[in-house]
Amino acid sequence: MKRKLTERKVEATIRDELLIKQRREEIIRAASQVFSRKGYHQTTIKDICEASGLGPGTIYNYVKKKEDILFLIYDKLATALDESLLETIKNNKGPLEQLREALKRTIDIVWDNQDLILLMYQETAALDREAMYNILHRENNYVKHMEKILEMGSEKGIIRHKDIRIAADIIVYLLSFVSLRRWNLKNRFSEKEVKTGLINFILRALGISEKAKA
Amino acid sequence: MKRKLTERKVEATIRDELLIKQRREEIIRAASQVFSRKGYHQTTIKDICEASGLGPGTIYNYVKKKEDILFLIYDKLATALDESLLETIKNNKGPLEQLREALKRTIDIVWDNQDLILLMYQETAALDREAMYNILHRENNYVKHMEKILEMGSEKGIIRHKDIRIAADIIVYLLSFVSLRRWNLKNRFSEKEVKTGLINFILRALGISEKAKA
Amino acid sequence: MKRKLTERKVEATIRDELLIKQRREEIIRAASQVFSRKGYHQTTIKDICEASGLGPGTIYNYVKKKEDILFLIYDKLATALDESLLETIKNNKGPLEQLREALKRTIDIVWDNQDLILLMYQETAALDREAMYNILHRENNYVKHMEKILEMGSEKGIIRHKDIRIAADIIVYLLSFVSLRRWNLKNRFSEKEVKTGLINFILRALGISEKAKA
Amino acid sequence: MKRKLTERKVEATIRDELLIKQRREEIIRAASQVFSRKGYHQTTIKDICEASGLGPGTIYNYVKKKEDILFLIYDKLATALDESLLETIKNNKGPLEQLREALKRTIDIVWDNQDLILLMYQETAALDREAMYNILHRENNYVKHMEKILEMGSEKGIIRHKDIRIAADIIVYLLSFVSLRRWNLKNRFSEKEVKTGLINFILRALGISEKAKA
DNA sequence: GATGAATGAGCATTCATTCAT
DNA sequence: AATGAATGAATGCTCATTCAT
Repeated sequence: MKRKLTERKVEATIRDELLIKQRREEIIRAASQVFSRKGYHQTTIKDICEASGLGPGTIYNYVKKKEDILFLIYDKLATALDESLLETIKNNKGPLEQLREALKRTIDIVWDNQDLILLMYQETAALDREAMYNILHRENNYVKHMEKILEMGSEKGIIRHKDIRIAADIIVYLLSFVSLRRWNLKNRFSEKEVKTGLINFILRALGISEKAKA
Repeated sequence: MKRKLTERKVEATIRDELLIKQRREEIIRAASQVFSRKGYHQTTIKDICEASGLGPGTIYNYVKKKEDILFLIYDKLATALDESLLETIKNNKGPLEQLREALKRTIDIVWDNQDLILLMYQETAALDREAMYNILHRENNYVKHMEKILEMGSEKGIIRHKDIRIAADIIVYLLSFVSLRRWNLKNRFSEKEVKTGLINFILRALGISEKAKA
Repeated sequence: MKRKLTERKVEATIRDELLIKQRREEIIRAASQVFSRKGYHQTTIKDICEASGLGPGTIYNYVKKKEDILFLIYDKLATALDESLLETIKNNKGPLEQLREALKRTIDIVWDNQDLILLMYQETAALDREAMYNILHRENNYVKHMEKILEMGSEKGIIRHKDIRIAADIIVYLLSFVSLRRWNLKNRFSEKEVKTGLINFILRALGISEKAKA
Repeated sequence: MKRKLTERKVEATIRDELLIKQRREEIIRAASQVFSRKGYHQTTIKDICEASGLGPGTIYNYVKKKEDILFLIYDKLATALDESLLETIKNNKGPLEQLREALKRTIDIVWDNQDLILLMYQETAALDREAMYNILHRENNYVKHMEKILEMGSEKGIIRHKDIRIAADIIVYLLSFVSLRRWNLKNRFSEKEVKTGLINFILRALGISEKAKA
């Protein structure tokens, strides 16, 4: 019930909801590829047509503006991250376990979608107010969840950190590290080095004792 | 003498070097405003003309492509960051002092140029290979410097962190936090809260004891 | 089958080949008029839009660059000349008859397309290497054909001229006389005077006796 | 006294006539080079500045429009041709000698200025009405002179050709052959072959007996 | 008289979007 | 529902010409 305000954004001229889902999936798949390769602005609708095998007219039956495609991609990604976090919370283990699981899952998703995460960061500005609001809102939600986990840890004395609130923000920001610094890390670190390096950095900052970590 | 290879990029048709400096300053000032407000791609040359009071012809006497303006902005910012770091190193205090000073100075600059930092992150992709190389090269330099400071601290036992190398990368990335998360932080934290929150987070992650911090 | 290498040059974004032919015909018609009146460089795409009733976007669906339009015009003209010459050769009469027919036909075509011939001579330089190569190649073909006809005449003793090879070049050049000197001839000679004057000049130069000419 | 109407066309802001002559000479020299290499429209005033060592402001002190430079070049060339022809007539030998000398001299000049002749043919369209009128007028003069020579030859029975008037036009047109067909002739004929081939073609067309030619 | 910086009208081309079929 | 041809507004950039110094 939460996302009421921001849900359902992209309009279509087609009724058949199932078809909408299918076609949009194709569009998202094709556009993700091309956007990642050429960037949003450099990509033309024709490019997406060629990559998807759909004509421009068809695409515009399932999408109202080029920008919508960007939003659809973002939405898919955000949903994956949301669901992952919700699942973690549902599992309902101790705060430390939750934290570790949340970090690991998110970093894995970010790693697997490096191109798209980078794209989203770069092209958020290309979205209009409404879409932007939606994005920021969901990000905020994510931060809130993180905050809650940290608070629990703090109460149980596992986490020692003065300002939990801002730490949550910083941590969420750090989760994109893998994608946004991709080019700098590429040739110097392995996947594992980056991932564990990042997690350890975060846990240390939270004052989680080595013992607890092990 | 170091940056020989990558220095000097943007061409002009004007001879008078002083004039070039002046006019480019105007262009940078005007473009920074508009880019921050509308984004790079959404900004037209005409927009920059209006904001600067210069005609398109004049602008193109000091710049070869629209993209060059973006590079000039980046260059100015990067130079400010470089110089700040060099100054810190020159001051030649202990590693902890150096670290604290470097963090503080950089975060201050980032804070004062929030729009531009955001812009650079978003529009780096709009630059061509050469400019991109220049940017990444300078970023790398920055990371290297940070690494050196951390190493010194590690040797002296002030800093305790397993992987200094990746920590340097993470820290440099974190310095942009203020800008990139601006919209999320805006109404929830004061300037001071954000700045000290960030610095403390970093120092904690580096295992710097509360005592040393004080 | 001959022109394989140089044929097919101008690209289109449209699939329907028939439509391409039709629209290009409209474009050629409109552009020929405007180019002849204002010259190639002085003519804007907007001019051609107005003259053809097509929008710029539509035109650029059938043509990749402004220059292509010039090439299309040339191509049409060259094809007309080629076909005329081939037809003459196919008729397979004696060399004198062939020569007379070739001269007459070509001069008629040149006369009927005075503006375009002039345009081609003037604006060939505006074409790129590839198009230029194509043009020169076809011209050369034309000269070769003329040479063959002259050789036949020479063998049969009808034509007496020392250097047949260079004569062929000169004659082909002379065929454009009507167009290139148009403004000088306009008020001083009738169409018939110009045409027969030119043919007689050529036949005389080839040493064809008055008797044979009759 | 003849060229009254068309003389003195290009205006200057400078008084010193000698200086005008000198500077224009420099401009003509520089522009001829660049125009020949890049064509008139592709050449910018800046190109001419670099080639001449003069600033744009300076050039525009001696010329009112870019087009004027084209005219100056044409004017110089035309004057050379005029003077050559006048000299031939002044020498006052027999008509056959005059004809031969006129042809030889003109063809030599054309050969030595192939690029410029080609340029003039191609870019005449770039000139305005007034300049165009001047050019056509002088060309006409040239044809008239040629006609007179032919008439004299005809009266003395040396030349046999029905229509002397149109022959004069054709011959003048042929004199540009060397330049306009340059690319086709280049690799197939030597300078001498082209020159004597052309002269012989003309003499034959005029019915000048082999004996007389020798 | 020379200079070269300033100017701004002008133009080819692109591409998101529409709509007739 | 799918197609792909038509559209035309929008934009980066050029360059002949001017004019203050």
